[in-house]
Amino acid sequence: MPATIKDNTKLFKALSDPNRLRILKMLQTKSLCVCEITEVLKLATSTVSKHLSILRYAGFVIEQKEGKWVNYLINPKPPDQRISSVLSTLDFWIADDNSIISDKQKIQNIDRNIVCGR
Amino acid sequence: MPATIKDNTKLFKALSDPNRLRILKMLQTKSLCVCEITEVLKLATSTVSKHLSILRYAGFVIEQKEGKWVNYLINPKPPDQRISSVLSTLDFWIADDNSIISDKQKIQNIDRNIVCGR
DNA sequence: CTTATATTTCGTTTACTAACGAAGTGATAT
DNA sequence: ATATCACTTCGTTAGTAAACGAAATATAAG
Repeated sequence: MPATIKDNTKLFKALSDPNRLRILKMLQTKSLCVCEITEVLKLATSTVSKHLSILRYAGFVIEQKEGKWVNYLINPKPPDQRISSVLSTLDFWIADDNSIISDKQKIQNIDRNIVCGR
Repeated sequence: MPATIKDNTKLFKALSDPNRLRILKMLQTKSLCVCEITEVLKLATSTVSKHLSILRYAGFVIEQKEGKWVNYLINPKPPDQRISSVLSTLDFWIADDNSIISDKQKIQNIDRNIVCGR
């Protein structure tokens, strides 16, 4: 099966949004559910869900259902060598800008039972 | 100087357009002027010029004036390690899809003195 | 110096993407 | 069963990006 134009751009499109980069860097620290990410990014739940579906479709993350929660995590078996390469050297590709540093601090003290459900 | 959000996305945004990927892969073979690229991509000259300015701003290419022509080439001294990494393994990051294979054939037989000026 | 050629910049239209809230789905808790 | 919580999907709006042609700039040629 030959490569397509879409294959070539999909990877980069997924990485072209600052909120998606923030999500990837957060998931590097630990897996998170949608409402935890929503709390940190201060976006609508539906927006975060959409970002996650784009990251998932591109192959960067996978989802794991856990009761009423859906946990997202860095894909341990990426479908593409380029994705593996980016994920294994994420700090090289995505620098720790101010928002990312701030995000990392926030997810330390987050408890989904408190943050979610309000 | 700390990294900014824009720094993080600029690289990937530049690589998010199929025509810009085609340009990079063409320049990998040889340096080209705007009207040669225009001929291959079948776009308006102004559109190609814009794509090249985006690639230049991101650090992927540089320009060299040669009389009435402006030659574009892969940046031999990229300002960013990530750019260097992408450029040195361009075939890993950008697969040879049908359009790219076709482009490479076309630029073999192109003569700017014939193609430009009509 | 005027004309022609190569390219860039500008203004506009069109297409895409991100954001939101509302409605729908599925699981848990009462 | 019904209500609640987490999430997704849908429809809409707003902002962004790509495309074009026309006008401006710069260099080469006559």
